[in-house]
Amino acid sequence: MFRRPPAARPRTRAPRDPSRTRGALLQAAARRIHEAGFQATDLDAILAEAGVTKGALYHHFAGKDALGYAIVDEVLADLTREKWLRPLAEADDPIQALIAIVRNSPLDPDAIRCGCPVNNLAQEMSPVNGAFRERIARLLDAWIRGIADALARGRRRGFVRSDVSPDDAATYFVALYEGYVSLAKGVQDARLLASGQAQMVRYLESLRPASPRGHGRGARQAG
Amino acid sequence: MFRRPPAARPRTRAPRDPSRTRGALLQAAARRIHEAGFQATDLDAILAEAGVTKGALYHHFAGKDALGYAIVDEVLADLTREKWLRPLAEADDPIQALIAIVRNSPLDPDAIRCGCPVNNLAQEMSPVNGAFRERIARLLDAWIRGIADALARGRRRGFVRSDVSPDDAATYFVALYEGYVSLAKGVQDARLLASGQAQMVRYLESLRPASPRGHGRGARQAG
DNA sequence: CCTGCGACATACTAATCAGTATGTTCAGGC
DNA sequence: GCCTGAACATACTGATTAGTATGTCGCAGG
Repeated sequence: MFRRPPAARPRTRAPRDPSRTRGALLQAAARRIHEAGFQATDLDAILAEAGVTKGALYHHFAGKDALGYAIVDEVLADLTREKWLRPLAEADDPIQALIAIVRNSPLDPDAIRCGCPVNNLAQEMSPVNGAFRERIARLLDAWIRGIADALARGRRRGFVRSDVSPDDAATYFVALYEGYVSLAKGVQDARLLASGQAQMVRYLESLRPASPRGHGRGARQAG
Repeated sequence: MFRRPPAARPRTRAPRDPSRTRGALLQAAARRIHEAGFQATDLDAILAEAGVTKGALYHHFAGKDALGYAIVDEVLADLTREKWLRPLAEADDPIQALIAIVRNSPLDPDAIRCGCPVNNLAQEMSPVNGAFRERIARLLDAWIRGIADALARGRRRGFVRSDVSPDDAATYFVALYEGYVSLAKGVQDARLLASGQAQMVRYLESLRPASPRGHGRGARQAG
């Protein structure tokens, strides 16, 4: 036997970084849960993908449920903020911003297969777990409210018809979006979601004032 | 020890009726799965609710998966037929029929909590099980096609605007419906679904010809 | 340089649950 | 009346998997 060097483990085994470990755990868990669902995802798969062991998981989280709660509160909340709330908050014209988001939504097979992570978790966990239900409800509410607020601001600025209810329109749009994503996942057909995007754009454009006639940017027909 | 009478078991233990047993199994399983999901439902709960034992289940079905397939092909297909396809096939005016279905959809807490059984199973099982995926896709396709066919017939008879695409409108409507049901389940609020029903009715009415002006039944404003 | 605690790793436990093996009952054909 | 197979019932097995117990490592403070 050779005398093994003091650091026998893989070279420079990455200096301790608790917050990085915690983040890797959250990201890995979110990925697997997005693909297979919360209950069907076993901890070992998460640990393998995160590259840590069970000790690390139970050091950072009280259990599988707590990990799930953190995913809702942190990962999914961040995704929602980055994809929806921030672009809407920064845009002048909410309709234009929403259309851009819809058009940029992915249509690749993985996206079709996995659907919307928020909706997935909501459908699976809301009926059976009160803690999940509350957190998911908060998240969905923030999502809808963010759109509603943007529509209300846009209405004041003349980008949105004055007879649309921001709350109703925001809820309607989110329902339509989630519905198309769910349907495309159910029938496993990207074309359905592609046509759905076109329909969503049509709906959004129907919220515009009839004919502002020279409101600066000419609403040119998108190809 | 007393000599026990020949029939010691509960009185008249119901004569053997295989198809009834099979049906009880299917109904019990469908109920539990609707409430808790397929993977989270354990066989013992199904057996308890059906009032039979594991031997009966494995006599009628090859396993848990086969039971799930049968639920899609039989229970959910029947539900879809009875709630959507038959009323649509029997109605002259598809829009009126769809509005009636929407208005009659339940709003009680259980319905809000559990959502749509078809969509639930689709979201849970489509990404992880090919056999489920195919069956669910067939079911969703039949549902959408049934609405599309009814809209096409209604268009020929003047009940539907001639510039609407039956396929697109049917898909749009189903997405909207599933989306509202999912959202209401996610935020656990019946009011959201109630307002959603009103919005769905609005959409359906927007499919009517501009002003048929005396088409027999006057389209009176619903209260 | 030692020490104590945070940050992990490893090995084990315990419970759940789908599936199976085997036994029992019933109903109809002969 | 018996006999065979369908229609169940019961008890068990095996595998998966969340959670735990315990050990080790490394950095910070004294």
